[in-house]
Amino acid sequence: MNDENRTALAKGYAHREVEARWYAFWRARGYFHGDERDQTRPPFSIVLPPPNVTGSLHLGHALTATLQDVLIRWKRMSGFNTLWLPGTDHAGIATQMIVEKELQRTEHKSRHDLGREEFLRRVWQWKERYGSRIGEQHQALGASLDWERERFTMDEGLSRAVREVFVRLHEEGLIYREMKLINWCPRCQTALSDLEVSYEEAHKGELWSFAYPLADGSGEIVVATTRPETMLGDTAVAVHPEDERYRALLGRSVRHPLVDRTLPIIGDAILVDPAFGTGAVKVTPAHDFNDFEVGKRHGLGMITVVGPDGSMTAEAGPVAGLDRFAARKEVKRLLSERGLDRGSQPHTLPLGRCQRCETVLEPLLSNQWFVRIEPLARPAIQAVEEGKTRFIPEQWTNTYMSWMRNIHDWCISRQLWWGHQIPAWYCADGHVTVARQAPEQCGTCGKGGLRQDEDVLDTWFSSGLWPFSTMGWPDETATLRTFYPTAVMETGHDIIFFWVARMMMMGIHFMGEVPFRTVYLHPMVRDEKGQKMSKTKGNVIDPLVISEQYGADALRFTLAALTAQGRDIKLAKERIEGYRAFANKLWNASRFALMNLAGYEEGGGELAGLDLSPADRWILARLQRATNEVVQALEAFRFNDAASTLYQFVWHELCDWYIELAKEALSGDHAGRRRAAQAVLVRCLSTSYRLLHPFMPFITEELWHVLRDEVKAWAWPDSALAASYPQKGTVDEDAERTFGPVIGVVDAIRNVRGEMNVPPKAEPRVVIAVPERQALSTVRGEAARIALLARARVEVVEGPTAPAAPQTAVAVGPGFELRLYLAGVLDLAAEIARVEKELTRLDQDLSGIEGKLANPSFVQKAPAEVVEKDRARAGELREKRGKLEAHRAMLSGTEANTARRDTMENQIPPMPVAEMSAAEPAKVEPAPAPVAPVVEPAPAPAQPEVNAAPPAPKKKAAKKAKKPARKAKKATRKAAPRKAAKKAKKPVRKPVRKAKKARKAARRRR
RNA sequence: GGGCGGAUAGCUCAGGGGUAGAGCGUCGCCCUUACAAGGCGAGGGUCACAGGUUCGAAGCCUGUUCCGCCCACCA
Repeated sequence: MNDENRTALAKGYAHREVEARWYAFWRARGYFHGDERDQTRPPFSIVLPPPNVTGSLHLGHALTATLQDVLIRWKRMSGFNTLWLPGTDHAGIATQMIVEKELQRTEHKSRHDLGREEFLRRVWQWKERYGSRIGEQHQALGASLDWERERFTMDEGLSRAVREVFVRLHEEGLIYREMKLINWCPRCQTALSDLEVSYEEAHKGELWSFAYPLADGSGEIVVATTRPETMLGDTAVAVHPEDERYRALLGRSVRHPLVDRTLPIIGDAILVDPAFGTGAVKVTPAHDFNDFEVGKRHGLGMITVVGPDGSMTAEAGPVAGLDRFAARKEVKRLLSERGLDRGSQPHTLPLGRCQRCETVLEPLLSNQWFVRIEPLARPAIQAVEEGKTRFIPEQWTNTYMSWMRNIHDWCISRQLWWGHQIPAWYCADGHVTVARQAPEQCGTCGKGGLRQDEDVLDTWFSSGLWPFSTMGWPDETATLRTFYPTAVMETGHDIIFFWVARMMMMGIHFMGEVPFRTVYLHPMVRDEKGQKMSKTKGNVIDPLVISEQYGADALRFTLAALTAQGRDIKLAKERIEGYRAFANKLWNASRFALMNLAGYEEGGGELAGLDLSPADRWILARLQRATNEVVQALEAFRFNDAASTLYQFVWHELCDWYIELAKEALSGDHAGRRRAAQAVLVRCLSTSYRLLHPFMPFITEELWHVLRDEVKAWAWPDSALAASYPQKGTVDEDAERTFGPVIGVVDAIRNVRGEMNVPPKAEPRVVIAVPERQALSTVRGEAARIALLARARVEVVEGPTAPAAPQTAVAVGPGFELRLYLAGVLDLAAEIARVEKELTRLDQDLSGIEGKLANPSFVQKAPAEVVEKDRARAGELREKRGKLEAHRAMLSGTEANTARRDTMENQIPPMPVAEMSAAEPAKVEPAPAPVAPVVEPAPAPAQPEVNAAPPAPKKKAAKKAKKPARKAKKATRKAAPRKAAKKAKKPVRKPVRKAKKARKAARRRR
């Protein structure tokens, strides 16, 4: 590679330019196509929940697309024969409403002005115009859908499946037509299923009482109602049969005060709760679901007084023709006039409204088609009980089960035009013929001139067939054989009943097998305030706008990172910005690599035989650990864990540590070390690209190609998408453990530098004491890297402590002690304060642990390993404490008598040490083993310890110095009430300060 | 009325009996030749409240208070 190519990457990641390229590339190569003839690879299929054809995608869809694409790309890369099947739903009522609204707006016409045929032509037009938008949006998001198999619920094939299902269910007696009470929307002018009713939780209404005079004039019976207008349809008054107050009235009747009718007083133990209201209930079988049942039980008349348009019918006598709400007022007035008003009280009740238009629904008696659901539900329940399909998160199993167990017959006919017209025909005599194709003559009487049922089917009827109708059913296709059942149904929990449950029932019934093995229910996406996104609220975010702004990869990664189980997603743009920065980070790490890969060729990519440094082995171990965690997370549908593992690894381990550590080898002249670092860097990056590809397909694809070309890795597939997904494997824990002290030491030095305001350019001398042999040799071997990262001149000595010296700061970590020589910059007071702060923390930690260890029942009852761990930690802390105490004592002494400094230093005998300076990093010379255990360090050089060290700003030092005191006070204040509150017998858990550094290091060594 | 979630750092959220975590924001220092969309460091928590179980509780149990959501035919 020449220099021009090596620096080909732009300085920042430009998502627009990169994203524009790859989708067409993938498609052209047919990577997205699921091969139904391939029986060698295991299948993995997902059907995309079909969005409404006339809608456009919102963030909920983007989430669905992202999570499914993550799964599909992961499985595809893992060697599965994947199929992700796209399509759209005709969404009957929703679409019809949109087009009607548009028609009204532009032409001031209703659908009736156009007529059915012309109106449907318009809807199809609309569909053609807007349907493609969804495809474009999915492509912009990078969704690897198999477009060759795209389907629409009203395609001829799917319509055929709908008719087939309808006819078969009818033949089996599972579809029937009946006059029943259904939910009716007076505005939409159609029947709705129970699920399409949304209840206004606590509608504040009134409970109004009035009296029915007894027919014989001997008295009255008072009833209460929330709907006075329906009293015109009353056909009885019911009381509890056991109710003493009304026992005498049973079997007698009342006279209707507004129409010429008498009503029986009946006893009904199911309907009537004697404790509620007056214990007497008016019964309106044609306008109330409970009353309907009462009517059937008692053979009562059913009088429809509210018509389909919401106005009162002719049956309503004095209020006929009035709107139902106007009629309510009028009825109350009329009854009051007759002296029958018995007062009212405020009453909250659930009020059923149309899910689409929010109109108050009317229970209406009408002829509709129903699915007898219980025989279908039973196997669908059983399948879940037997684990043939499982829900994730698991808690949704209960939701599914409880609904399925209390399921009612499903009203499937809709008085709409847009949808699958019901395949039923009527002759002049009203006989019904159900058939796959339009029949010539009536199946009952043989008459011709049949008329097809004008109604269409509930849109969910066809959606319920989606997993198999899209694969060619009722034909026995290779696609069905290969890809049914699907592996995962990934969707929102808001449509468990509407869709998931119906697919379960239909799939089992018609395919003899559940439609999916796993149902993964993702959280709902909300805006930053936690509100549901909706068009009416105007807070809907178009994923394309976000993509355009931050990049599709950033959006995808954000959505995946926020997808934890059990909580809705509140999407804030700061979060997306953060992940855009992550993409940029990955880009720049790659850019760095390209600048340092001159002369490197990947070849077979073998790492064995290379001269791997401890840092090389460490990052490879971390890479394997990250891989394991990501794969495990994906297997468990823990998208957020997978995302955060990747983020943590790439940014904080690969970039923050490894790349920094590798700079020396990469720019040095040791060919073997350089080659090793190059190979490891390439391995880390290429593996990261593959791991990240399902989450960030565009940038990883781009970088894959760039890196592949750069290192001539012709053995790699020429697309990240076609590369294999990294596999779980054994982590080189020894490499992790060995390298721990190096990180610990660098952290410790940086920490002291930061806290003590050591000027960034200064390179203080640091003496690191390491007692343990293996760690010693690692630290010694890595001294040059430590020097570089910590900007210090490093000496490493064997032993538990770094020899005491004035004008120094001390840090103690697990397995080492180190001393920074800070003559000229050391603010004694600040150092004392810093150490005391550290001691305070230590004491808090220590007293907690010692308290535990002093408790005999802890020692007896806790698992031995827990006790052992605490003992070890207590020892560690005590040792650290001892060292810091000694340092403090020395500092105090120095403070008291700084004049003695020179004397003390002069007393220190000279000794050989390994010395490393950041200024001369390439110089690696093995240090002669110093004499153990404790040796005093070399005499301080004559010049100041710190290069180019200006005096520390006094203000800042003073400010810092105050902090620990404040801290301690705060801690005491906090601890006190807690102590008092806790029972005396219980050990007090003091607030424990963080030992961030130690834990970080511990995590790395893990 | 029944059910299910949630309450952890200023904000958004992970975690789920054994040393309180991340991202963003905040503060300090740094343009160190991959990246200022950056680096290094620091600060920040009675894990909603009250009981209980346990050697040990943010986590498990019981109850309470708030906030969501779902289901339901008390007129």
